[in-house]
Amino acid sequence: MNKKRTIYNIAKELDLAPGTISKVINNTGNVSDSTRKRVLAYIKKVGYVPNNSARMLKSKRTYTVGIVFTEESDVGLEHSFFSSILQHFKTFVEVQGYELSFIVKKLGQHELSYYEWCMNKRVDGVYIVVGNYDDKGLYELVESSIPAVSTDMLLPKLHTVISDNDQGVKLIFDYIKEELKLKNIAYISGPKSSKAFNERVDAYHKYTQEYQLNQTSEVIYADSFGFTSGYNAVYKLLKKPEQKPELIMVASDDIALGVLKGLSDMHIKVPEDIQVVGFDDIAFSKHFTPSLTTIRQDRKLLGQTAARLLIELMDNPNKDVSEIVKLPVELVIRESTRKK
Amino acid sequence: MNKKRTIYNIAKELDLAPGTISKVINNTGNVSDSTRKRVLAYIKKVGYVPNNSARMLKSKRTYTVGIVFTEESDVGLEHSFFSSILQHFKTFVEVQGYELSFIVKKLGQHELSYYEWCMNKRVDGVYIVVGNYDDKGLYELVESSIPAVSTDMLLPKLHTVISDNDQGVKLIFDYIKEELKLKNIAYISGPKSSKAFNERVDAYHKYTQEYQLNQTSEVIYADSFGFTSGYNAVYKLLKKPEQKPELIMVASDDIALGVLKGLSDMHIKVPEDIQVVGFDDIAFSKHFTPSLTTIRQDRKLLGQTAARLLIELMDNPNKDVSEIVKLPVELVIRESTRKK
DNA sequence: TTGTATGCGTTATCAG
DNA sequence: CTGATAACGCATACAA
Repeated sequence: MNKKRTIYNIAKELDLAPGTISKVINNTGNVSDSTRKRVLAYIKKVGYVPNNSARMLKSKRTYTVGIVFTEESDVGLEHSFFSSILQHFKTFVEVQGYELSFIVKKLGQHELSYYEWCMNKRVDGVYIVVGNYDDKGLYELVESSIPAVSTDMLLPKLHTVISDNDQGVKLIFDYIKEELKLKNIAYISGPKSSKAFNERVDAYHKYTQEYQLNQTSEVIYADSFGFTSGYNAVYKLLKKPEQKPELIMVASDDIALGVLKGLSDMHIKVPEDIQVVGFDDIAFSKHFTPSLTTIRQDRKLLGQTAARLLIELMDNPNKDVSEIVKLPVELVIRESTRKK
Repeated sequence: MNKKRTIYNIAKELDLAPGTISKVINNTGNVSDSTRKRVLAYIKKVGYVPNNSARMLKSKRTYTVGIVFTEESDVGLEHSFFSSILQHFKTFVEVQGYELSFIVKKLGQHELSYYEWCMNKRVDGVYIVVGNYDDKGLYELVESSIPAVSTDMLLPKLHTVISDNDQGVKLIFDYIKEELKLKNIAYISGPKSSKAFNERVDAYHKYTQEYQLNQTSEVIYADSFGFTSGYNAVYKLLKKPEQKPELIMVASDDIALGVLKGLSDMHIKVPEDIQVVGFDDIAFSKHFTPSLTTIRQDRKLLGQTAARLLIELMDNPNKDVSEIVKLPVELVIRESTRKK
C-alpha cells in the first residue's frame, strides 16, 4: 500500500534533513545543485506531494480564492452568463496556482458570515461573481482587509471589472441613428436591483435626448431576469397599440428573447414591424429565430481581467484604492434589426 | 483590530484549558453543562471560528469533496445541463457541512494527477460531474480507496447515478406508437464517446425492432454536443429526399434545437412535415419555436442523489461495491410533435 | 551548504 | 469532569 510520505521520511530515506527537503520544494534558501537534483528526482519517483493543510497552517498564504456566487432560487451555476465569466476566471487563476472555494454561509451547524468564513479558511482573496446589494454580509467582507474583486457590484473599497454599459448603449444609438434611421423607440429594462441595468437605463435616457429620438412610452421594468419576464413585459409595453415603437431596446438577451417570443405570439413581425436589440450576447442569441442583434460583452476578458487584478492585489495588499475597470463592448448585428 | 483568536487564548480568557474548549466545539468527551454553556456563549460573543487548516491537519476528515468537471475548450461551467446538476449537488452537501473544491491538474508549477491532488488535499470524497473515458487519470482515481460518485461515467468501482435512458427511449416509442401512430422514424445521435448517447442509440435499435417501426436511414452521429452539430446533422440526414422520416429522435436537446433550426431553414414545417423529439429538457426547449417535445431528466434529483450517496460512502468507506442508481425520466409533450 | 528546533492551531490521549 | 501534553506535516530562523 501507498505509505504516507512526509518530508520527514523522505529526508531519512535520502539521508538528509527535513528542512533541506522543504527548501528544495519551495526553491528557497541555499541548497547545493546536486542534492537539489537528487531530491527532485526522488520526489518525482515516489510521487510525493506536500500536505496542503500543514503548509497552509504554517505559512499565511493558502492559494485559495473564495467565491461569492449569490444564487436566487437554486439557479446559480446554471446562469450561463455568470458561470461563463467564472469559468474564465477559474482557468486563469488555476494556471497561477490558485484554487477556487465557494463561500458558504453555513458550514455544517455553524452559521458563518462571509467574513468569518474567509478568516476561517484564510483565503488569500475573494471574487464576487454575483452579489446582492441587500446582503449586509457583503459590506462587512468588502470593508475588511481581504483583497476582493467583482464583476458585478460597485462598492467602495471593492475593485470591479465591468463592461462599459454607457458605451454599449451609445453603440446602439449610433446604429439606430446612422444605419437604421429610426425615430421611435422604447426600452424594456431588467429589475432595478441590478446596477448594470440601471446604468443602461440611465444611458438610454441620456442618449434619447442627445440623439433627439422619441420614446413611445415609459421604460418598462421586467420583474425578473429571465425569458418569461421579457415575454410579459412586451405585452405590457404594447398594451396601447397607438404607441407602437419602431425598435425596442432590451436590457439583456435573456429578457430580449422573451420579448421576441411575445412579439411572435402577437403576430408582430421582427424586424419588419418592430426591431429588437438586446445586451450581453448569450450563446442562444445567435440561434434564435430571428437571431438577435445585441451588444456583446467579452466574458472571457471580464473573467481574466478580474483574475489578473485579484492576483495583483493578493501579491501586494498595500494598494487599497478602489479601482473600476471598464471593458469595451461590441455591437453584433443579426436578423432582429434591418435597414429599411 | 480583530485579534487573532485561538482556542488557546480563549481558554486563557475563560480560565480553562485549551482541550476543554476543543471538546465543547466538537461535542466530544465529557464536559460539564455549565462550562459548556459558558464556552459556547463566549465563542459566539467574540465570533470565534476554528482554523480549518489546523483542524484538517490534525483530524483525517477535511469535509471537502473534490470536483471533476472535465471541460472541453473552455466550456465547462457554462454547460447548463451539468452545471445545473452540480448546483443541486452543491446545495445538498453544503447543508451537511461539506465544501466543494475543483480538482485541478496543475497546481502552480506542479503537474498533479487527480489522485495526487486528492491525496494532497485530503479530500473526503470525489464527485465526477463530467468525465472523459480517454482520461487515464480518472481510472487511477476511481481505483483508489477514495469514495467517488459520478452522474456521468460508468466505471468499475465507481458509484453512478444516471437517468434511465432505456426507459426514456421507451417512453418515446410508446408515444409514437400509441398517440402519434407513426411508422417511419430516424435518429440523430451525439458523439459515440458519450456513454449516455450510446445507451440511447442501443435502446433506439431495440425498440424500433420491438415496436416494428421503420428506420428511414442509418443513425446519424452529430460530431459534437451543440446546436451547430445538430444543424449539420439534419442536413446530412435529409440529403436524399425520398427517405424523409415522419419523426426524428435526437439524442439531446442541444442538438435537437439545431435540428429544428435546420429544418426551418430547409422550409420543412415542424410538426406538420416532420416531428421532432429531444432528450434532457434543457431550459430553452420550452422557449424555442416550436417548443420541443422531450424527455425530462430530473437534474435536481440527480444532483441530490449523487450527494446523498457520496455522503453515505464517506461516512462508512467499507462498503465498496459499485452501485448504479437509475432515476426515472418523464415525457414532456410540446409543439414539435402532434397527433395526426 | 546542511541539520536542528520551534511554532502554526487543533485534536486526542492521558493523568489528575 | 478538567488540565497537561504529544502529535499532525511543514516552514523557517538559527546553529553547525
